[in-house]
Amino acid sequence: MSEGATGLIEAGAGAQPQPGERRRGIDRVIMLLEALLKHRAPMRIGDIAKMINAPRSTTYEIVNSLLEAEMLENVGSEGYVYFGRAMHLFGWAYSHHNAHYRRILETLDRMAAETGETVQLCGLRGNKYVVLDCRDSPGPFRISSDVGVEVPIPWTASGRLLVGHMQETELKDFIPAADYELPDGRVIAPDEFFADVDLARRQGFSETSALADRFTWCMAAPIRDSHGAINTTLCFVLPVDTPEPRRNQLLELLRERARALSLAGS
Amino acid sequence: MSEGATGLIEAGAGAQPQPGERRRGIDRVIMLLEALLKHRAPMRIGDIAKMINAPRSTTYEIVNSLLEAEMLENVGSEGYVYFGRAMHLFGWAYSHHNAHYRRILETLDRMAAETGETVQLCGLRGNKYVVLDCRDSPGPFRISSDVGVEVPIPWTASGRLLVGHMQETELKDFIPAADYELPDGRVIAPDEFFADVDLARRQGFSETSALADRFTWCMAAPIRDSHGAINTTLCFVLPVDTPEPRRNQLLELLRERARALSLAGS
DNA sequence: TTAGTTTGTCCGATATTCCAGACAACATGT
DNA sequence: ACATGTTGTCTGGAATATCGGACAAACTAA
Repeated sequence: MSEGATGLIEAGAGAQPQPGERRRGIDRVIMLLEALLKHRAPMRIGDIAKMINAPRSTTYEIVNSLLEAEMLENVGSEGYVYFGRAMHLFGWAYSHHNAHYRRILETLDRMAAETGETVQLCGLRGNKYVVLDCRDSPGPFRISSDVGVEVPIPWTASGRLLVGHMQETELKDFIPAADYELPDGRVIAPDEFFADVDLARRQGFSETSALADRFTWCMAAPIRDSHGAINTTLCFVLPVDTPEPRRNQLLELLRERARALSLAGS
Repeated sequence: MSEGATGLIEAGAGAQPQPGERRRGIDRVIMLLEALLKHRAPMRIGDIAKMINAPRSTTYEIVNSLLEAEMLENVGSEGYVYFGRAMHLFGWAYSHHNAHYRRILETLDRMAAETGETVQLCGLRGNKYVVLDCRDSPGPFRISSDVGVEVPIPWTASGRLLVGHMQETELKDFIPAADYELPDGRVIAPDEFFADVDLARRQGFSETSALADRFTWCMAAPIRDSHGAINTTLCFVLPVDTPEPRRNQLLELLRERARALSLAGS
């Protein structure tokens, strides 16, 4: 049971709609919000009901409650709903309640401005990797509005750092077997991945080239919390053909900034 | 019935704890999140229970559900909880799902960088005014991490614009009588306020000096959605003693940028 | 036109959630 | 030592939230 953060929504897919099955309103709310996040666009209430496998009448009831609380809001004129203003405020409160996170965002801004490259802040969500925030390079490439999209851990440089605290046996349980298959069909050998994780832990950074996508070179460095644990990583997403001297220079900057943001020493 | 967005939480204050009173989980969740937002800091579960007037056992149950969904997370080592990573992602999704909002945030960044002043994006939440986002002036003054804090509409310049679509009689119902009293004890005459609203509507901007606080001069300009309605405003928060020529220059900039962000014409 | 689908609302029944209260374990302070 | 206050967990029972299904209205597509 890899009961991750998004465990509930899985029920949406495979669960046989057992007759008489009844769920709590709270769980429905959670499933609904995660479904919206996964879908990344306004949805019709009927479609939401199908997606989270809930009765239509219940879905209407819940959506109306959330609309009234402004956690959802109507989008467009006919029947679509998406996240609302209240969610924005809750999320803002999350990202600003501690000075640490604020410093991280400032660093993100500064690095993007100084280098002109795409910079990301990454973390785990359940047993997946997610981008928590990003500053896109101003160039024409990469729209990367992929904040919040769940990606298999083995596809990413940051992922190799974020699981650094786990034993190999733990890792085997933690990462679904399917996650070793890349989008282009190649499969990463788990042992190779474990070796990568180990290497990343020892050198204190991680790089991947043309892994999840053929055109990018990613480099990640860990941000440690006050216990020394790695909760988030800082990460550059570069064109694969970035010349090596520049890459080294950027890696140096990345590691320095990530170190400065870590709370371990202070 | 001024059933605003935050209607539910009001029950927390005045409601007599009717013996057989029982509430839905969903409503408890909404009350809980709004209580956290209002409190603006991590809280203990016991205190949350008191604040939202819920049984302790129920509160534990709900908090644990939300923790598992990462909508809340533990803060510090002993018993405090606050908003979690999922909220950040939901909020991010809200603020980036449409190009319009993204353009607004970019404008906010640009204006702050160009002028060095504090810039805010403001809107309504129920029958209160809230700051939706801000860029603080780099100067030593004003911490203004007041995003999401509810403020009476008559205290603000933006408020005068945001209610511009309402009739005077509607306004009388909409704004609680208590909201005309300023923090320093002065009371705004409702008729004077209605005249302000009217003026703001006619001139397409609004200014207040030393109103909610003695040291600031605020100016706001409306951002109109595709129906021409005013959903949000752009706003400068200046020191009261800013010289008039500079104020005029900033006002001009503000109005121009707000107009550029409005969707009415295009 | 007819036939089919979807939307939003309403209803009554029952399976279940939410509640009150008790409990142990741990902090307090005096 | 005691009295008093927490925190986190569990329980049984009763009020009720969720569900299935029905309904009219609005849209499609022939």
